[in-house]
Amino acid sequence: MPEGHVIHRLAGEYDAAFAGSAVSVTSPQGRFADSAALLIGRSLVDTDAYGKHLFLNFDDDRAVHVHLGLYGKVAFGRSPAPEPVGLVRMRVEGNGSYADLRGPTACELMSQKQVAAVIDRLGPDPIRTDADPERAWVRLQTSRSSIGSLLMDQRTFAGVGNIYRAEVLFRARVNPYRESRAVRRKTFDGLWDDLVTLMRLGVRDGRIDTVRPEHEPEVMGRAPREDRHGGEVYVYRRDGQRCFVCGSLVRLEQMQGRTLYWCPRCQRR
DNA sequence: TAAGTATGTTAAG
DNA sequence: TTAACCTACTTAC
Repeated sequence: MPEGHVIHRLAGEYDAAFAGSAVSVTSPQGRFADSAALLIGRSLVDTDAYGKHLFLNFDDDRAVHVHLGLYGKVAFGRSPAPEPVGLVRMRVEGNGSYADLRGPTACELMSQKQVAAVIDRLGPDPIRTDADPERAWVRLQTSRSSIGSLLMDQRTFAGVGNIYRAEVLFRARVNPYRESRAVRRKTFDGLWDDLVTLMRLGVRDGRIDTVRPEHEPEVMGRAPREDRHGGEVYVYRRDGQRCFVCGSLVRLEQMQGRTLYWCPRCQRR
């Protein structure tokens, strides 16, 4: 379930379990075996999360770069680690814990120089305290894309995915098809602040909740529900259902190969 | 048992 | 713009 908040959470979990410890890194599945062998005897120094990218830093100036993609997952547990279940790309063990990584798009050993190059391609990450929203603002101003498509563009906003895109636009009542250049500064500031709020909440809670107190089920007289992704939201994957705010039917459409959800009434053009 | 689906990215055309 | 890829789970037959 990987938008940026999941990656920051994972960084914290890897950190808590292994930072400062000698670890054994293996690849039961085999696809990371050659790199894992190069890490024999190394300690995991600390971790970093930038957008949807996770870095496990080792004490030899190298890092394991992990990107979960659409399906990747990590399972943590206490030692002794059981026989690997399914295809475990990378298992980290040490300090009384283990962590199994399955299904990532990327799991590769790289130098800190290569790490810097990866980070260099990313826009500001609302979860990070060192993020500079001006960089995102400049891209909005100079692009001809829609705001909906730029929110998914990792060079513009790092860590934002399909759920946060849909929800933040809904909360700001912005139509996803609006040209990014036409977005006013005040609207952008509101979107950015909301991303910061929602995504940091996501890190804290491990789920995405975006429904404001005044629209909560008990206030609106509807049954509480947990969406399939684990939280409660306004529009993401609620196509064909009634908008919590105005009662219109939530819509779905493809935007550059990804499914976009929005309320045609609350988010009028 | 097979097909479909998913919070993503990249490379090919 | 399309297809391919990584895996596990749900739904259809």
